Amino acid sequence: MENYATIFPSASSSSSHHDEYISLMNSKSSISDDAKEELLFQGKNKAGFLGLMASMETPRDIITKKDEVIKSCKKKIKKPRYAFQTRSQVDILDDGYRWRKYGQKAVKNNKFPRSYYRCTHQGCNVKKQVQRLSKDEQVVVTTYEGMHSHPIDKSTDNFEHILSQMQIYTSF
DNA sequence: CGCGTTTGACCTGCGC
DNA sequence: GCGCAGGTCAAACGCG
Repeated sequence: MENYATIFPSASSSSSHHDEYISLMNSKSSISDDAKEELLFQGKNKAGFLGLMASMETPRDIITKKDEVIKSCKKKIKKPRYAFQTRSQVDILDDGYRWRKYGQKAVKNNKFPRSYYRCTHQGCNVKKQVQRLSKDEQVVVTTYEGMHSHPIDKSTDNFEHILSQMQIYTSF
């Protein structure tokens, strides 16, 4: 977990990955339709990253009972999600939060499995999926769902750089 | 012992 | 209704 290739040149420390980049909404990518939809939604609204964060509150945050969750799913409440692609040799982007893996599934038309993570912070329902593209195995798609309601668990000096870079990349 | 990962089973939605 | 695909659960396991 310590030696990972970061997605931002300014934050890369251990090795030289100069070809790493972040890109939002690559229309020819094979990411999930839901993720595409969210990205399209973001594109339409020309929202920056922080704007997205602010709009990420989900009714599910306050729902704890399983049957209520099921009910909410039946009502087709779409949970806000946002995804981005990174070119990296590792799957896990250490964003400063602590994640626990709770599942892994083989994805159709993709030789790489998709991993499911949940934030381990008490009361924090944020989830993320990490998936590598089979057509370009250098590309990792990370889909976040929900919004952290707590500070970052790990003190990461680089994280501020990451956030500022995200704003740069997503505000066009 | 506590925490995180692995993995097969289970559940749900959707298309036919 | 059936089968498939995606998403989640939870027991077993590994590791520090």
